[in-house]
Amino acid sequence: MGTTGGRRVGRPRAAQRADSGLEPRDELLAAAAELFTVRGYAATTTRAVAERAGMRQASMYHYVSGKEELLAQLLESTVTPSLGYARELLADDATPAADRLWELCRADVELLCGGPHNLGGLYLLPEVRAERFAGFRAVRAELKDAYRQLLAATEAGGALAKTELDLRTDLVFGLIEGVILVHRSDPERPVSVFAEATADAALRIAGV
Amino acid sequence: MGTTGGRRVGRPRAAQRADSGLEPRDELLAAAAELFTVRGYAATTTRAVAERAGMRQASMYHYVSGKEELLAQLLESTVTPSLGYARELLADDATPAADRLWELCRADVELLCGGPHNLGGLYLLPEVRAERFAGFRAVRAELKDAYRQLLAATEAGGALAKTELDLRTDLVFGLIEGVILVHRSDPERPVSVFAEATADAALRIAGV
DNA sequence: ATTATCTATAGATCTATAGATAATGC
DNA sequence: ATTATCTATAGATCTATAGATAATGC
Repeated sequence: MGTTGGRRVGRPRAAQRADSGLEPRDELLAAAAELFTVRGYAATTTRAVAERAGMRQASMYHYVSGKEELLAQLLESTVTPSLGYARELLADDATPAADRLWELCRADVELLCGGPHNLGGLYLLPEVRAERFAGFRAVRAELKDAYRQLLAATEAGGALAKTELDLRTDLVFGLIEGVILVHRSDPERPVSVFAEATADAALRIAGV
Repeated sequence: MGTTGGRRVGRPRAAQRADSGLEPRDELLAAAAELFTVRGYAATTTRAVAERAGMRQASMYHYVSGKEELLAQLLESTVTPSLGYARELLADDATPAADRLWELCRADVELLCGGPHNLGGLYLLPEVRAERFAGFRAVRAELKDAYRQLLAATEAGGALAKTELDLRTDLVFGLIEGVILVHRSDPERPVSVFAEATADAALRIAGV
């Protein structure tokens, strides 16, 4: 028997809706993703999240400790796939570094622009500086370091002094982040085209 | 007699502090700039803003209608100087377009990274989508259009089809915005160096 | 018996207004 | 008299807990 269809234990929900097929916790995450990106994190109430997920405000606490936990989870879920891919690319020493850097840029843009919400915008929340989100910040710093390493491994990058390398890394990383944020201004454009154009631009900045 | 020094009309403030030399409204704006960027807009209370400006919560309403007005003012003050400069550059047809584009990029980064707070981060607030901030959004769209026009006026840009031009504009504009946001990661680096490096990178993206 | 949900609510805010007060100006 | 501020507070939230309830499972 699958998770869907079978009668569920526990008191039925007050507002019956079509089964989303998601686990309650994932319904909450999906609701939070939409509301946090559209209305803003601080402006979104626990009631709004719970109700959009189809349950009453108090029921949310059965699954999560509060809004912060939802944010932490969403943040990590946006950066973890890119980091995993970055590690693969770092290990692949058969391919030229410039090609690997291009591919990381392309994949990163595609992942963040391809999703239904602008989760990249959450990176900039002031709340993210709190101790609570140190885990996310660490993962993100690792991703940035992967960019730096790939950049350093290119022909042009190998010749750079440390300050120069840091500067180029910031420029490339800044381009990726910025481009993800302005992307919503023209959501008609196919993401794949945009991602490739961004990767091309990143290599030009890198000086490759 | 100047504004400073002379005895001031009205009931004295409860919490006496050294005279900042600013008008009360500007004290509120300065307080809001710091708190909005550090703690976040929605997370900042009217009490926090007023108290940091040296007055009680209710007194703030003597000068502004609420938080929204402070945000609107701060947003416009960050983009207006760049737009003014962009217009000058657009009119200056004695200088090659590529040089003018470079200069706009440099000045834009310098303005937003040079200030004491990361006001550029406020652009991305979901609240900014509200009707209340249509004025700011219009000014910002005008600035982006100035980038597009300068890009189109370069030798490389003149040959581009409209979709290509839009794409390059997004890449350049995205770089500027993104770079402003990641800048805080290395605040030790001199802003002028960073601004010039970013302008160089922008021209490389533009294909000039 | 176990579970997922509900209803109800205490306690902690936060905003915006009403009305009082303590200065200077004339 | 005018002004800038203050104190006090009503009304509107919002969060997180306590305890009840309506399902399934055995």
